[in-house]
Amino acid sequence: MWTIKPFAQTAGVGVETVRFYQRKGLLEVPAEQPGGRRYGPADLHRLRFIRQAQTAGFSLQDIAELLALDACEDRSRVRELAQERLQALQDQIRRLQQAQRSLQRLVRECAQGSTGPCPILEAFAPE
Amino acid sequence: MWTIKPFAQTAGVGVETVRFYQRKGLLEVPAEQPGGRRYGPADLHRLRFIRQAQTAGFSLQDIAELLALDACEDRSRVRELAQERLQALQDQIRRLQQAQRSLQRLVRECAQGSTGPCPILEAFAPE
DNA sequence: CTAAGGGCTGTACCGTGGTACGGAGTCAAG
DNA sequence: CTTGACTCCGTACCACGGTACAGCCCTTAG
Repeated sequence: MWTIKPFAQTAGVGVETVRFYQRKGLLEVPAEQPGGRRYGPADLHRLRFIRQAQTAGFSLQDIAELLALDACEDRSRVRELAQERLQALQDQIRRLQQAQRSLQRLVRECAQGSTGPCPILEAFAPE
Repeated sequence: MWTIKPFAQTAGVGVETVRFYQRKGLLEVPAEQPGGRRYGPADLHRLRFIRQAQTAGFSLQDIAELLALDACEDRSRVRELAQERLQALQDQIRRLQQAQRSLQRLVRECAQGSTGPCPILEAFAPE
């Protein structure tokens, strides 16, 4: 059981970030105890969930919904959100891969032949 | 040769976005002519470059630098920036793919077995 | 006893990438 | 000669995800 500072440290975020999530309703503010509020493993779990879901590209708003759904066990809505996110992830990955290819081409072309204009404009904006 | 509105439309952005890029120094404000400022193919090319570079994940600040480098033909710095960006793209793609796998697992697990707690928390925050 | 170090609350501020809007000027058609 | 469409310029505002800080309280060690 931690106070906010070690709690935040354990999760690898700043104190202000914890409070920010509390304001957003993503984390609960633990009940006041004699000796101040205490954060437990459940809070840590939840905070880690938030960070993990963020890396999956969910917005904080999405995450709030996911957490609510998790509490009320509405599986079909969860799957719906997840499917939407999967689609978005798919698209995003494809766009990034496309960008990667363009950029690799640019670097190759730029490396050979150091005369003439640098081929970036051409690499990015063919014609 | 266009005025700002058809110019923006041709590039598929809003007029306000063009002006925003001008403020940021990404696009030049064409010299005042009798009959107002006119945008030409070079401007369009540049604007397209900006949008294209954005999809490659470059920030507007990066793009400003790329444009400047393109003008002064500093190839090695360009390659440096591009390499940095490639690395970042690589990392981002990997993270997204990881997220994608987690999410797919979640959806599968969630679909079968509708009893017990929804496996999202577990899918995202193992342990 | 008092000073330091937390904690809590509220509000302000930051960068990023736009978007909107008010006001003034210009230009061409009806 | 007015109306409408457009331009220009400046400033304000938006969402997002934080980050910072002032001002207060409480506790605990020296």
